[in-house]
Amino acid sequence: MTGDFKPKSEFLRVLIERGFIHQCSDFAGVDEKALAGGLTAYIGFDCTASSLHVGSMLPIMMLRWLQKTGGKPIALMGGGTTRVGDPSGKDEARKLLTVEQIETNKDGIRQVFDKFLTFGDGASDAIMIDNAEWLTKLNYIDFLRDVGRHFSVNRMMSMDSVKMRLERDQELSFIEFNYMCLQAYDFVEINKRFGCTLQMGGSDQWGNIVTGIDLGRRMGAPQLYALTAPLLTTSSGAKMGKTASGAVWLNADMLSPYGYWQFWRNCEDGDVSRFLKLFTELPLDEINRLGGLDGAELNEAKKVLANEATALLHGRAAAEAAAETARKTFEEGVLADDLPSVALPAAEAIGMGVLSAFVRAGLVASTGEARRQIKGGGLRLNDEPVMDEKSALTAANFKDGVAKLSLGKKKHVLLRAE
RNA sequence: GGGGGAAUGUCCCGAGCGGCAAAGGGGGCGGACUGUAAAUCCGCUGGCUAAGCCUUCGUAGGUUCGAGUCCUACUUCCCCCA
Repeated sequence: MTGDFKPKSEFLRVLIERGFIHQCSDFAGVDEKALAGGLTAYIGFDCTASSLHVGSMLPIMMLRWLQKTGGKPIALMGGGTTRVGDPSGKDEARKLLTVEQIETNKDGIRQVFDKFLTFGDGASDAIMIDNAEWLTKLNYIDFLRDVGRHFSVNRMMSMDSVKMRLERDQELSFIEFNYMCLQAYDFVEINKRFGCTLQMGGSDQWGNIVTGIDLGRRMGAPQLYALTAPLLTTSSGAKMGKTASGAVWLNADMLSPYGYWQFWRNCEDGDVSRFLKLFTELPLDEINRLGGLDGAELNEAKKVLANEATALLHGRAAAEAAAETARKTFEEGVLADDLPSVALPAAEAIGMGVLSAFVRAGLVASTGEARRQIKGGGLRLNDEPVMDEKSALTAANFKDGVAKLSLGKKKHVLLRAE
């Protein structure tokens, strides 16, 4: 997509080299801005959950690179748009989030940004803003007069996202239709307030961003630019960010650093060097060396990936601890102390049926599932396969008050009797 | 306004002459093989105090020994005519 464009700015050079770019409305234009210094760019984030997940890492890294190369990143929280509720889920009309929930979510998300960006009042300090600030103050009539008249329904109908829905006879509510207008307006408003001229986002945002550029032109804003990142899939085509145990959250209270480390460690072979470029800051020649490893040696590259990615999010110490836990658990088969653990009173723990023990550990959802897993040989107690579903935990199972319960080869939980 | 369809296992898609815990797929989980990878093969994929019991097919009633299946009303969605 970048063609043979030769960027002069460090910002674009890094993004292109590392594979962050899917499409850009005007490479030369963005390059010039970045070179002149003081390039300000923003990316919009949903605040429907109290944490972002790995899917958001790509845009976050783009903002980080922007800051590192001298630009000013803006993280836009969709507090205003979230308030309308996204009706794209087709069955039950999704519950609207309350203002307080949105605020709580913003706080959770803010914690992640603090780790990747430097916030403050300086020229290249990052800022976080919420579109509720201007969207909620909009007056419908004024909005129609000043902004709405610039939108052509004909054009909106021809946009891929809309066309697809119509072709498939899928619901497309008026609200959703209006999202485009609000998002486009955001761009213009942010330009007015912060002199921001570039919006970045996932490739699915292309249409919205370009609509914003168009609106800016009609409303007399300076030239605006769009830059999108590729949609991330694993090399076998699956969507990224979902794994075994659900979404890969960025906040530590929703997914431990160890779990996060494991996510990267378990990536597919074909993804390693791509991920190293996108999610770590290792120099490219180092990445090329790692990516060139063959077969089993590639596991070393995966460890580097896991270490670096985890260090960026949770800090170097947490990353090393996770690596150490993994090493003990997988390479030595020794019991590592900081595997995820569940504590319960000794009186209750000893004599507890294996089935409920695994349920308590959170490894299986029900005793029924535990039974099935036992039949399939998937449950282990202190590394010994559980054969009898009627057996119970004994004092002997707790070495130093700790019993290790495992589901499959990768998921381990320590049961602590206290 | 009139006429005709549709809603199924709490991840999704989808079959289902009145005997149904309900076909098949995708996804997910587990096992084997490996390298904590991919591919491949195999098993599982409502709950429980488990040879039994309980809860599930849009909602509420009804017919029946027995209803996902038939009847009535309602809700939501789609299509055709006006």
